[in-house]
Amino acid sequence: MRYIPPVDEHALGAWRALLNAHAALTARIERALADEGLPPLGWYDVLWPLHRAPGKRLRMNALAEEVTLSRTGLVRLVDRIERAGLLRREPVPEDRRGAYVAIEPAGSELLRQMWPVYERALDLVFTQAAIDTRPLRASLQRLAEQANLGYNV
Amino acid sequence: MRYIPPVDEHALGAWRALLNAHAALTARIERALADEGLPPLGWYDVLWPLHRAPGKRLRMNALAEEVTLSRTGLVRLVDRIERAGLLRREPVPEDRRGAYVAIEPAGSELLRQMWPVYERALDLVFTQAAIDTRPLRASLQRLAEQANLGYNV
DNA sequence: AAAGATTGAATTATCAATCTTG
DNA sequence: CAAGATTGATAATTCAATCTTT
Repeated sequence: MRYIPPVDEHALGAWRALLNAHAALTARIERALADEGLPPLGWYDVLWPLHRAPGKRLRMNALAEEVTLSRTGLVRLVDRIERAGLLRREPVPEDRRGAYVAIEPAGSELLRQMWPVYERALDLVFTQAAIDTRPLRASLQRLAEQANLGYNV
Repeated sequence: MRYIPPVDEHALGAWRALLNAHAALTARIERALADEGLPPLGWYDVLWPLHRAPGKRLRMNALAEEVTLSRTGLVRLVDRIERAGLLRREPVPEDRRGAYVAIEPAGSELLRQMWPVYERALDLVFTQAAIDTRPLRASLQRLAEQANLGYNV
């Protein structure tokens, strides 16, 4: 009985390597952050787009696109980060249904603390792996594009 | 204020591409499985190593290494899959502390149903992306190796 | 005491239903 | 009714503590 047809053994191998690399790198970075007493990567993923957005704020929907999380999941995550005083919700003048999420100074300060740790972990792995990042990035981008086709756009 | 030093812009770009590709591909595959009324990818990740293991069984610890999940998380996942009748726990004759996890015929049958769906989704994305999988896999493997160094091995 | 595995309590994530405004 | 966002109930994940065997 075979579940792995010969045709795409290469695709499967690359996919498994992607899963392993993702898990290993994520664990490595999360551990580096935790060792410094810093919040998890998810907080960075929320705060960074806010920090660099014009006006330092984004609509919930726009923010959701930056984050690997369901809409509901984002609401909950934003709740927690808001409770920590790192961001605040604000009404949207033109559209009273919506809410802005705006980063607080304390949120920007946390980014400043997290980035060096994040960057060091990332840089260490990539440097020691000594790989050509250009074609790697290109291939991964093509994969992401194709995977998103016909999905939810 | 800059959080992204110029030195490793390439590493960061590749990392973000990896995150996006992982999220997009995972979502794509999970959706394909759900559309067919099949269990999530995590079940496949548990059942497949069991199916191909000699004796069609593995120790909990050995199985944990195949899965991106904490030891506790695996225990809970195995609970659920066992409740569905797809595997069973067995005592280990030589070591009464341990437990084997053995796949049931129904588990192998489920693999047979899941694989075509899994494979089709994967193949579609990789084929349409038209990338060279060999160097991609090599780079990702190197990244995973380096990320695991000094971690927990 | 350490290894192998599990459990209880707490955290986090998701689905369906809801509320409000356009 | 559709869009934007949130909430309640439910499910999954994790941490620390536990139990048994080596």
